[in-house]
Amino acid sequence: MNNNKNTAELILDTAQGLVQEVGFNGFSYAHIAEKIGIRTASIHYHFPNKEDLAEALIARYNREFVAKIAEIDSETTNNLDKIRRYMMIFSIPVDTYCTCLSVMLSSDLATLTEKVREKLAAFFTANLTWVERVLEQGRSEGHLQFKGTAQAQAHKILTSLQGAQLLARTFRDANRFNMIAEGVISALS
Amino acid sequence: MNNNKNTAELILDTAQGLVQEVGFNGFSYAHIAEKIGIRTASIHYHFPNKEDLAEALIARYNREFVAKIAEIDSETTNNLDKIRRYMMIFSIPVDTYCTCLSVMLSSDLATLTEKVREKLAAFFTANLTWVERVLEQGRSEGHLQFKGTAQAQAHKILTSLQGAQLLARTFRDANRFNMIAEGVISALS
DNA sequence: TGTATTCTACCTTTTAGTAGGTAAAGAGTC
DNA sequence: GACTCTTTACCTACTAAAAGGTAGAATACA
Repeated sequence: MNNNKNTAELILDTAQGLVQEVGFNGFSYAHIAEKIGIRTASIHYHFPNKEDLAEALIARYNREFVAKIAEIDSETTNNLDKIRRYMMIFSIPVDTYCTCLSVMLSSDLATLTEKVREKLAAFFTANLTWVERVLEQGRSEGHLQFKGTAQAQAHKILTSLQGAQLLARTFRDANRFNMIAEGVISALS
Repeated sequence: MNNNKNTAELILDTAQGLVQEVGFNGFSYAHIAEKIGIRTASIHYHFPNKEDLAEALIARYNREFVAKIAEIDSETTNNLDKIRRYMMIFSIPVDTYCTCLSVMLSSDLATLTEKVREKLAAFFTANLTWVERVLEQGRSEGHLQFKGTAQAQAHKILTSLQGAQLLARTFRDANRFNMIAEGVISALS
């Protein structure tokens, strides 16, 4: 029960890195096993099949996201700063020319189960509701401005960040991401 | 030489559909072969290996894109209409909850060759330069407005359309895409 | 006749997974 | 404290199927 958690987490860490690099269909249990120096059978012990692994990955990702936005909320009240810090979450994978887990799973969606699709949709909903709330609050307090509904604006922000990751990776140029992120900020202020 | 072209095109059509649905690592030659009623060896005759297929796909995609924007340019001079028609290209795969070839290949980039990456980057550059030019022209003529450089704005438009496809597919809801597309248009006018 | 295209029949490697064994750690009993 | 008994976590060894590809024969076309 105690060492269990360590190996399982190690498997998830490695798997997440692989998904973000090569996609869910671009690696096998053998790749994970080799990276962490165990046998594939040991991975099957923790995650009987690859779908279990996908579910565990998105569940953990969701938990971590909720913790991160809670941290942002607790550390700043400035809504523009909140958006800035939110966008920084998306900039982390860009440095290694990867994309975040959710973008990769979205691409591979057709080969995953309905349960994974639902959890992924729930993750995006959590993103959108939070951004929407921050935008609405920022506008009502007068230091954020944008046209249209907060909902449409939140959708635009989330999707440009997702696309920005893909573009930066294709051009192998993190500046492409930064240009878009700065564009989002300057449009709001 | 004459029927060759037909089979090769049929293979490309089928492969493109599969890439857009399940990604480049989500299907095999056997899937293509079964769909069009030939043997896998016949596919190897036209495209010796899967990388050749990837290159042919992106090359054809690029050619078709160039033709499409030439058509748009020839049929309208209104720059907002041009953007509207450009965005319609992206909305086509959304109806079947797919994403365009370039988004899928971007995701699978790490498992593809450098040549494919370069061709994909060239495709995005063609997109960006065209959108940028339309935006610049529209602003100077006074019927388009946006903050910052046309370059940054073009990046934002392209990436939100890419992300919008992923989001619409995950939610299985084409309206998510439409909401974003309308947001782009209303922000410009 | 010759060339282009497609086929059958292989092959090797990888993938995803199962069966069953083992060493170590804990819990309960005497 | 030594004795089982069970659980946990990992292993070896195996399997069936699929992926990616080759060699060479058969067929169609010009």
